Amino acid sequence: MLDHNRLSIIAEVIRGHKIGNQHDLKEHLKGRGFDTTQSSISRDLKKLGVVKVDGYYKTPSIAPGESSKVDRLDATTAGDNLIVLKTGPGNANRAGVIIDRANIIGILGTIAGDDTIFVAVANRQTQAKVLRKIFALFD
Amino acid sequence: MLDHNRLSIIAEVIRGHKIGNQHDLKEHLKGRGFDTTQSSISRDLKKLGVVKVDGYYKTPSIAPGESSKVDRLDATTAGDNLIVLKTGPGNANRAGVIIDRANIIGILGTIAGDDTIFVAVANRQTQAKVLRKIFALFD
DNA sequence: CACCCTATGCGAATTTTTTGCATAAAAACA
DNA sequence: TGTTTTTATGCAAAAAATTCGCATAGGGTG
Repeated sequence: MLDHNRLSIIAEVIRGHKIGNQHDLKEHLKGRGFDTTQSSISRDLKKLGVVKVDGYYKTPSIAPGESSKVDRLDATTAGDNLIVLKTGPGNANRAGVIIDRANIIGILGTIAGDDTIFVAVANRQTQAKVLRKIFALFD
Repeated sequence: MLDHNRLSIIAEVIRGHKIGNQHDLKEHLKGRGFDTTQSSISRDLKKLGVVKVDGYYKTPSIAPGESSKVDRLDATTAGDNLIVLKTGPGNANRAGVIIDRANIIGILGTIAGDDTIFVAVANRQTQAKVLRKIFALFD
């Protein structure tokens, strides 16, 4: 079914609920069997590249109209070596070119389809860094 | 300047000298301050995806003009399940087709963009084998 | 300042990776 | 096929990296 590691549960909770602080998130996680501390949550959020917008956490994403360079952009990670980006139909290539040109250290390769981009990275540490750099490009 | 870890030194030595066995490589490394064992070298070569061609080791890469089928080809691995191949602009599709047609056992799927190909494999063992088979195709 | 929220240095515990040894497996060659 | 050379690997110890909680520092807001 679902990936039961803590990071993915956090992403799931953030997408499904309005979470305004790490303590609330802690409670949600506890309800799902992950009893951890605020410290760890802080570090997890960093790894996920989660950002706080209007007081609530959200997974790294650019909403429609938020950027002039792409119609929208949502990121998820698949394992430690892949970042999956979704755009609106027909926008992936343009976004892919922007990413390629930025020559971000840590990116091993990029492939864009119609509305999806795969970005290969070397490891989990790189993954978090690259994610942040990509979103910086479009912000 | 250069990365001074053992893996990059090995790649450098292999590119600069005709190395026909791991014992010779061991000697070269010793000369450069890396006193290690044949076991480790064997494992390093595997990590690098180094292949033996005509009795000599070479890094997984096809230089411009070296193959009639592709302009150039360089491989890296991203984790245990992905191989990332880079070609010159516009060449990835042609190379991808060649790989697909070869029906290499162990390849779970292939996607080609403009100058990049992602090859999904099941695990690290498969990864090394597949890498060798791919380069055999273009040699 | 007082309060709330988040980030981080540190050390302990855990997990992962690396390494050499011995040896098995494979390849090369007679 | 038998012998030799070359390469791969199971295993256990050592080394390195990661995870985690605690305590606390830092940031922001009123």
